Amino acid sequence: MINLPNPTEAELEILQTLWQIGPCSVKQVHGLLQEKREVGYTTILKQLQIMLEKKLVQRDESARIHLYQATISEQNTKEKLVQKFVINTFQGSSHQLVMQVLGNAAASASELEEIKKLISQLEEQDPSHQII
Amino acid sequence: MINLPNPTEAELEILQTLWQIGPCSVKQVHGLLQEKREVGYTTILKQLQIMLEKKLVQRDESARIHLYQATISEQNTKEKLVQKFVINTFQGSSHQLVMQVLGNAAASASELEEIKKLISQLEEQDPSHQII
DNA sequence: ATTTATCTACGATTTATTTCGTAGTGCAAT
DNA sequence: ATTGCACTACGAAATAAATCGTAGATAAAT
Repeated sequence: MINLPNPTEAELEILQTLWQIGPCSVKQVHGLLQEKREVGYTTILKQLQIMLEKKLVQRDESARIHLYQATISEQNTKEKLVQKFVINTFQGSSHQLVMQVLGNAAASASELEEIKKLISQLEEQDPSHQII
Repeated sequence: MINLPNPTEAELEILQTLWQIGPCSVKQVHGLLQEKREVGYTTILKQLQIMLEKKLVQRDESARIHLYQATISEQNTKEKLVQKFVINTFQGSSHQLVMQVLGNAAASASELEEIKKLISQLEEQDPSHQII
């Protein structure tokens, strides 16, 4: 399990599609992204080929139409991206990030509940791995 | 008040320094960053010049040694960066981001307290601007 | 007035990222 | 078999980001 590079912005956009609908053809990915913004078919194709080189995706070439799928999990990728973002932007303090986000975009009552529940759980846990 | 571009990664690093110590010379910025990583003096100089063009900083040229300072506030800049990050990575759901961060890096008890306090405050507020 | 140290300006290079045009290949329909 | 369609491959251009070398300017020290 070597460490793959973080996806770039354009790559992440494609990954989101792959995570959402699973293994699919260039055409499918292009179709979905096209709905959001104007972009050429070969642009997506090329991106996927680059991502293949980087091992961010793998593909099934058994059929004429290649099927691509993500090799990295949504959860793990986002964790890494968050980590990097926290380092760059908040000097590593994820606590600051949380305060910023909560203060900024108001959450709905149910979402606040959910967050409180998570906090309760955390408080009950062995407090050994305090990272923030 | 026009909208300035978001700072790039290298630019943000420099801005953090400026926010921290206020108006200062290229030499000062370089000195501090040099402690963290190897980087040339003219690299920082050039970055600051570029940032000047972009109006991310302004400078006092009255003395021979120019003093640079940020034109954008730390708070506001980070808000924008967070916003963009949330859109790219969590499809706009800051709630998801918070859950991810809290679940990921355990916070200390005092930090969890602080977060809970903020949540209480939010719950008491007019729930009109629910964004997440 | 020369020299030296300390800055800034400028230009260029390097590297990464994003984008897309053109050509080639194979399958399917006529 | 020929044509046309739906793909992929390849190469390259366009853009953006980051880095630094060299030269020129100013002021201080001798």
